[in-house]
Amino acid sequence: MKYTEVYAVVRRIPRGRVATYGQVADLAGLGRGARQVGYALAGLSEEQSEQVPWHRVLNAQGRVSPRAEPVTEDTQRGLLESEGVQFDDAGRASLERFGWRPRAARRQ
DNA sequence: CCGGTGACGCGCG
DNA sequence: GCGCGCGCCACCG
Repeated sequence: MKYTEVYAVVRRIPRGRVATYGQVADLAGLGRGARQVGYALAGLSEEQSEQVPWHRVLNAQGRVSPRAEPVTEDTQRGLLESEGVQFDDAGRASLERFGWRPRAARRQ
């Protein structure tokens, strides 16, 4: 696969926490390649999905990013809620409360 | 090569 | 706090 680094970063996101596309891009060394992160996750096969917690990645506003197929958005939100992440009336999760804050020094 | 297209982000008003 | 416009960047026809 092509985006190994991206998947490696996403695998580090703990259950019940979320990261943003920009954050993942940065940690994966893609700089301002936030869009590439979305592209990488969109290309995950079903098998890979079981090993990469793609649902823990939200946009900078703490919202599930809109897709071509809206049903997958519900799936993502459902998975997050099942692990404790809460969404407000506007469909936003507080990055303040649920955002993943890895420590650079200890790499997590 | 060129232009269109995203699971994006940020600065402005 | 919100929408909008624009910048970004890999992909694809």
